[in-house]
Amino acid sequence: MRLSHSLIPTLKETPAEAQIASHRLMLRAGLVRQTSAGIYAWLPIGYRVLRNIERIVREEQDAAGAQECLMPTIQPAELWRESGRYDDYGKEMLRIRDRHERELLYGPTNEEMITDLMRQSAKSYRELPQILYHIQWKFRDEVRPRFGVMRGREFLMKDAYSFDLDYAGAVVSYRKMMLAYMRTFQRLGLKAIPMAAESGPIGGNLSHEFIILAPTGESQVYYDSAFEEIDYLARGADGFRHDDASDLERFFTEMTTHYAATDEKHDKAAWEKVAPPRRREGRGIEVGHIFYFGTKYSAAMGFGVAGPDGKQVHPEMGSYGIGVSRLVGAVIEAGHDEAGIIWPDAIAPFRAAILNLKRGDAACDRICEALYAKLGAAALYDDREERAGVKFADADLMGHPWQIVVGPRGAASGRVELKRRATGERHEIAVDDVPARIA
RNA sequence: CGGGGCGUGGCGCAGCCUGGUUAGCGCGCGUGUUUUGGGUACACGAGGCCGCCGGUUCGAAUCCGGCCGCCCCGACCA
Repeated sequence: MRLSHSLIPTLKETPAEAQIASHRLMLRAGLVRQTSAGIYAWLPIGYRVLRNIERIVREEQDAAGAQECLMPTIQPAELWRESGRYDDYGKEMLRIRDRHERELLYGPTNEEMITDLMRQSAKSYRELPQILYHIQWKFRDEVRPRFGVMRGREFLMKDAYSFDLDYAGAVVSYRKMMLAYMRTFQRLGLKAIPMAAESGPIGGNLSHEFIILAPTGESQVYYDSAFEEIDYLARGADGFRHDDASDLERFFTEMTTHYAATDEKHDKAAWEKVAPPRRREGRGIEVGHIFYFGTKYSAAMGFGVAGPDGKQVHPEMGSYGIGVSRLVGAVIEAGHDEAGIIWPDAIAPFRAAILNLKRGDAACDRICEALYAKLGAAALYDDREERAGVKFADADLMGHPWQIVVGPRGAASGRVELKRRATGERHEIAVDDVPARIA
């Protein structure tokens, strides 16, 4: 994209309503704009980040064997009456009526709907297990939305639902999702820790929250430093496979033997048993939550399949959520400095910004255009008629992993400066070497 | 849902208490000159239903009432 003709409204000053770093930076870098309390429009570069996160989430769900589908945002009230949640859910559920006075709602989650869809077609245990997911907008009418997209009313969520014949199967599905989640967060450059959690309004008795560490997190967390060393992606033959029950068990054990808890589940006695040098305390942001809840919905909604003995069984279910839009804020909370955002390479809106320090200078223009043609969609070309300082400041603010600085000083001899945003390191290199260096 | 606060050009704010000229400042925006590797300087200029409705008054951004919107603290959530 050419910055001169893009809707990337960067701000020099911070809007008054933004209190925490991610919210301030998302507004200042032109990622989002608020349209109502807790509801945001995603502007071009913000939407690129959102899609990049979505892509990684999708890849890991697919790798775990989950099937992507897409359910509607608007749901009929009847389904929720079947589970009993239409009345239980309270004011957080946005209820609407259509022209025929039919009661509808904007879905805050999809257990009822997916159960309905499964019961319409799955009739035999032979069709299980299955995991389905979608990535879709949700609405929860929070009493007090805040912190920008971290706690919005409308938010993008990946929600998955598992169906198994029995408890043992459900546990395997649960572990699969836990593995997929840890891999997902690691790819996003986040250190996430699974912590035992209350199962909340969805019900059930096996539940973990995934917390990432950030000083501005909403809850106090306690954990064993062992979590700082675990690497789920790069461990070669010792790695975990989604389709191997013993791998999953080994993984689950590794995840759950070390101490980790949010303040509401904090167990002082267990904490005292952790060796003092290994104790870590901090603030955390919840970016995912997984639940096993057994037959709560399958029983309430009359979903049965024929078991091996021909008798009807209610499938054992679980649900698994990742706050995709919240992750944008969470990633910024975890990666920024005084000057702005520092995107992990995997989700940056652009791999590099090309800064033309002197538009109109023949050598600068020529080099920039050539680089832009070569890098294409990976690059944001700052072709504005602005002072160098403005371009440096905006590039730092937007947080592109690389900045390709093209100024008259080096351009004459075919050299540009390459700056790495995360470290601040700069090197002068030949123009031709740029694509390889930032690849 | 309890408590607190704020709505004045795109952004950040002053003015309001003590009603009275063309509603002001910084940034941003446009034009020109200048500067040219970290948010340059100067000049000129554009841009405002002072959140909305009603009331008081000769006169309301300012006082009163109602409504709407937004933010913060707490209780709750991906």
